Amino acid sequence: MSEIITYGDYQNLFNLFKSIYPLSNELKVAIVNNSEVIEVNKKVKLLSVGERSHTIYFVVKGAARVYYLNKEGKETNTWFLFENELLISVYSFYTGNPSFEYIETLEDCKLIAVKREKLDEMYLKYMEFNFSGRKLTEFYHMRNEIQANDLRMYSAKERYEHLVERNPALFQRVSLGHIASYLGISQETLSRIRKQK
Amino acid sequence: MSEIITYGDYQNLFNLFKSIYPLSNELKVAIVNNSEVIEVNKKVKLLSVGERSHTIYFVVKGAARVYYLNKEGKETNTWFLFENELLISVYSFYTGNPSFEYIETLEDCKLIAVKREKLDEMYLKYMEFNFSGRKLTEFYHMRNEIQANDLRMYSAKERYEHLVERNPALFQRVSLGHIASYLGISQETLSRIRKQK
DNA sequence: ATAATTTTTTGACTTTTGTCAAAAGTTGGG
DNA sequence: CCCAACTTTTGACAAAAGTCAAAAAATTAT
Repeated sequence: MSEIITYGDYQNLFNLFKSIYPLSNELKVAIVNNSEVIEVNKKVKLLSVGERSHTIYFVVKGAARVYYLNKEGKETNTWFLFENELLISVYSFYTGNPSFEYIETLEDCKLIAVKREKLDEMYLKYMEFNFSGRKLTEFYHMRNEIQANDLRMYSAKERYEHLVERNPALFQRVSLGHIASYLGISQETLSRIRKQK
Repeated sequence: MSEIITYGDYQNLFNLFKSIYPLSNELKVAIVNNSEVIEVNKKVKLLSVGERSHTIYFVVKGAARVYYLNKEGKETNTWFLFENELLISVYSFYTGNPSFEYIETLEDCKLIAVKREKLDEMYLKYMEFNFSGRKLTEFYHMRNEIQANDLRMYSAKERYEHLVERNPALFQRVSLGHIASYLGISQETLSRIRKQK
């Protein structure tokens, strides 16, 4: 019988994988050996515009955002990520092209960092790892689809109300200025919407 | 040496997979045995609101759209799919929950249809199939992300201009009424934007 | 605690986009 | 070739959301 291995910071990541497909001890060891646990202060950029993204992060503790600058130089947040979520610049990480967006921590973070090179090695060596990778990608894809639909289908006010309903905790951890651009509206409009209710 | 198998309608689908990961003859045969080539007239619904999506389609020939009805009962198109693209209702197919959107053909279509049950069997039996599935999901995920960013970041006019630039062919095959809701604007606004230029 | 910084709100005004109704243009069968 | 159905455009007006500037409130550092 194989020993039960618990790697502290990796426990939640392993649980996530295990909930999708059985995780062998060999693959667990590979994941640990091919990754790094890092601590990053808040307001630190993990990726800047023009850089190529080589790393995917799993958030053990903390929060981060993905954003870019529009033509007028204003920040537009596209994603907020918290504990037990995967943090990447989708476009740059998948294509290897220079990023048009930033990744920045919102709070002090503990992250598990995996280089794309190592990840690709694991995907080739442990074919069943692609099963989990596929399922996780499907899940994030779905979240994206819902996000795009909301932007098309609903007014500023409705989008705000849905967000409050679906993710009230977000408002505890992220400033309204950040949330406004995520909702695709100006900060002033968000402030007025909140007053109305 | 193994025979070269060419299955007519499957050729482009196989080429797509082959461009991602080597495709064994065994898997080719499984794909053919677990799918169906169907012909569907235009304006036919492949999925309706409330139904659970059990099928993923590969478009051999023709065009289709994914859309839903907003509160006022107006159609909002979220996606147009053409030759060599995969056609699904992301939410319903991935979760198995009832769909909130419709899939409808825009032209007479030839499609390769795969039931989720069969697809899942293949994902379990041929682990390397998950490699291709993962890569394809990553690609569609990326397209989605770009779409959501465009909706947040750009004005109606800019979104129109980007679409003309990136996908001029779309305007040859899809009516402006359909394209308007895809861009998240009213048909009248689209008409006025086009006149300006 | 206080000053400095950052975030949020408010007011006045402008711009963008939507709505409704009708006209014009286009397309496809019979 | 012509009618019916559908698509696109136009006009007048309304509603939604943005902008700029400043005030108020909250947070952080000293």
